[in-house]
Amino acid sequence: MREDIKVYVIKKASKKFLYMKYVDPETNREITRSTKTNRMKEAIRAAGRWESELRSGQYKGTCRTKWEDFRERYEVEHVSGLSPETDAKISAVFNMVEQILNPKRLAELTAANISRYQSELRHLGRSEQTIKSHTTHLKAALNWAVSVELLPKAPKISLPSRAKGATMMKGRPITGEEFERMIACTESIVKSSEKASEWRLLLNGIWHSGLRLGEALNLTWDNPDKLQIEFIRDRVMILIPAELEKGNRDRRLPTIPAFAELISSVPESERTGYVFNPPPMRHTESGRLVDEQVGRIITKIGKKAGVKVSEKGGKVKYASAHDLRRSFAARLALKVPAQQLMQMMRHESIETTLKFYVGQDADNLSDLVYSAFENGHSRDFLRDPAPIEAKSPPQRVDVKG
DNA sequence: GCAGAGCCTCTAATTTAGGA
DNA sequence: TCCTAAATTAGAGGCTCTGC
Repeated sequence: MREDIKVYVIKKASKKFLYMKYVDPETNREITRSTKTNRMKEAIRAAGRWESELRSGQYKGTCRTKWEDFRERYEVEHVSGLSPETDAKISAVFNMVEQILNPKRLAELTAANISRYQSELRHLGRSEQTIKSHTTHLKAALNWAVSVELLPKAPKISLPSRAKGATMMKGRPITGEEFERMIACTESIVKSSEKASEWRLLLNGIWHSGLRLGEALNLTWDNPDKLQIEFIRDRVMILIPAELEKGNRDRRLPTIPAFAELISSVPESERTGYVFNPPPMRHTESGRLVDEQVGRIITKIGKKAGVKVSEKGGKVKYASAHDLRRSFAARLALKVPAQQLMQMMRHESIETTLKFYVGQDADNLSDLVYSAFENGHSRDFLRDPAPIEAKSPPQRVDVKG
């Protein structure tokens, strides 16, 4: 309760209504409001109400912040600290807001106007996911505005729920035969046998490591600021600095024997700089392609090889770099338990990892069941269940740790 | 005509914050 | 402490423009 706030009724020359004013003890600024009456008795009552709201902290003033000022502050003070990808997305959302709502002041972003914005996006044919993504970025921005006192209160915004029947995975793990087809098609896409060998090295690298595309392109032989190869006897580990890892923590990632074999095939004299250097199809100034360009060429190879990973509404999606990662996970899921797969894939949540087990097809599941019985488990399976021993309670697995 | 670049949409994956 | 919602990050691909 702020006892130092006192609201007075004043009369302004040439004004029809009586006004009330107080001096903000923190900023020393004089704040004035109309009482919306010319009767002194009612004006005093209004001033009393306002004083009580101000003292109890319940009063939320009106926001006069200009939209462009807010946008500039948000982008400079908050967004500049986020990743460039997020920066680009927030910028795209704000551009669309300006196109549809064209707000002059931040306060115009009310719940009603945001609902209209969602409806306009729907009208423009945007998917529910995109509307949700736009809304969450707007919500985050408005919450930030409240936190820096540019806005007294954030509007209540409802998020569209996930569309019925929407899939959780965009692609699928590809088979060994499909991968062979992609390898075979590489040369016809990159149009040079010399370049093709570099591209095949990259494809095999992702196939045998499950690295994300960006990570694979940042893998080096000797740079500790990037992902780095570490040889330990006949094994290969990958050291991942926190800033280059989606999980945002330093990692030491073991690899499978096939990856170690692939890496060891590179002559020692060539083990410097980036491990994977897929060359551009024609000369460029930097001589090195960015992730986005590499991803597009891999998809071209997938298309040439005819490896379809999804087909929705007549729209075909072909194998991409991420499908090679999915495939690595699916193959490893047949060999190792979920806990170890989770570590290899660097998932933070076991839920993400378990999708690779749920996704196993009936043949794979059948193989697993039969191999379990071949190991002499069939007799145990037919016996009566053993009495439950009073042991310590089952261990909970903390996936967030 | 095609590669490359940039902007944007769409989706998936992950971390963080906050409430029960 | 656990669960859920919010926030953030990343990858893929469509579209358009530009330059060779």
